[in-house]
Amino acid sequence: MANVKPSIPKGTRDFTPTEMVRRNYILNTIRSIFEKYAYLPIETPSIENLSTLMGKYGEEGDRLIFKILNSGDFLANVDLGNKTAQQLTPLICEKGLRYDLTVPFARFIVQHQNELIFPFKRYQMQPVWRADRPQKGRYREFYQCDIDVIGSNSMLNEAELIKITDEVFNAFKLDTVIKVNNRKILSGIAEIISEPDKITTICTAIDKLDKIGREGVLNELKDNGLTDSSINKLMPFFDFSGTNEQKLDFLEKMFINSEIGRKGIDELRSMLSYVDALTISTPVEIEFTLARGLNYYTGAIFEVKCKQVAMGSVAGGGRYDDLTSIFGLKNMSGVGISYGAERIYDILLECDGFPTSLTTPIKVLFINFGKKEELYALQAVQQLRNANITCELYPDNVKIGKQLNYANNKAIPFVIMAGENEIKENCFTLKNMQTGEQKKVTITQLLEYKL
RNA sequence: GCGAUCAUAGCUCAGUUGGUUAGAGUGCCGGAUUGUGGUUCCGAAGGUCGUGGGUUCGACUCCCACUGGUCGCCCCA
Repeated sequence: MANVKPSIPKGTRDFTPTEMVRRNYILNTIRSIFEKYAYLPIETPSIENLSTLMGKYGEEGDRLIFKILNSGDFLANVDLGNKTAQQLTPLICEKGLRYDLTVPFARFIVQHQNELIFPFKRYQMQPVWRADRPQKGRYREFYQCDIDVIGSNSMLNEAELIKITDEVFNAFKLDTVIKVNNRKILSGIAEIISEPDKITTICTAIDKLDKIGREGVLNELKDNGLTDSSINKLMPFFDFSGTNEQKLDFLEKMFINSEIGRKGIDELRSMLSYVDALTISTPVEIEFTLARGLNYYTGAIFEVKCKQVAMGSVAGGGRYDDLTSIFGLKNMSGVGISYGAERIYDILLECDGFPTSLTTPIKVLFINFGKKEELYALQAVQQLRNANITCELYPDNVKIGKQLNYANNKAIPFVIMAGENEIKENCFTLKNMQTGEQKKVTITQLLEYKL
């Protein structure tokens, strides 16, 4: 067989044991917080019907969904004609890899509505796939940690998600800021500058404010057909700064003629009053220019940025009033937030934030001295394992130096040697690999020893 | 989908205006040291210089194409 050069697809990664220990630490930390707040786990398949996924993430999103070629003779009954790739895709692919966890969740809700208890609080930590061009902090396969409450309109849910976010990033000792806004405020802005139809354009443009600057945003708005007078009316929103309270007061004056805008203010006020009651240490800042690209958001929107490291957001979410209606279930408002496990990993790595205790879980290595000694060692191995001490016996009778080196490389703190002498005396030689100190102990002493 | 940049030993990287047999560090293997490692010393193995073409007496080096990595744009965790 020809030699195959080992490689994995662009934007995907292998994880070594060291990396997995750290990833599990992140996922376990997040999971335990989710569970403390009474969220329950679900899982959904990696692949969904393409009809479930398409059209939910905007045009760009559709392009970034990995599509799966139909099995068998996928060209049977397909008239190739002069079709473009886009026209051909739905004819030869009916499944795709999930793009996020929120849309499959909406599908799940509708499909299982009779078995679930509402309001339904769920968490879900699974990989998602995007056919994006990989770059810093961006992969084609990555884990999202989603948490959502569906079937409740209360702002208590928004506040709870903010509290959970606070707790999650405190657990990782990361210095973050939670940016909040409300889609209704953005609708209000679009309304009072008399461009209510251009809401999406306005959102995506002003979302880039801190990236391309004010000039860039203005140019983009102009390119997308906004009139100069509309853009002029938009200017005050960019300029205003102050406390959350000052921002809300400012908006209140601006929104005298916008009912939807005033609704947005009410929601934000209500949400923030709950937040105040929850004692949150992370700063929560209103930012009118926060928009977020996903077009299913209708109310609150959140985004979490890490102040220590320049990278995209580490979490994002919002309220969606109508996501389940495309699957046939109306009046089912939900709100959720998604934490990016990979980005948290990259940030912790960059700022040396992993706990030092995250080393190998292996406590003891038994040195292999030969056939007879193996059997002697194995009995002790069993007893240590029964006492819940992680240990292993080196499988081959090779030179001691090599076996000790193996312990060093795996950062195993203790080594046990049991050869002819020890068998005679019915004991074990326990060696501390850090200090080099070693002493003879009985099996009872071994089990009592703090390993 | 668009752009920039890079590709030499398992890993990190040198390699002169284009010139004989492509180097170092580290790791791996063996030995000094057959029941004692992380230090030291000695030795050995390891390369189609990303792939394919072109220029040249001669290419790791120059040119073109492709592939892959990284980083930006779009979009996003």
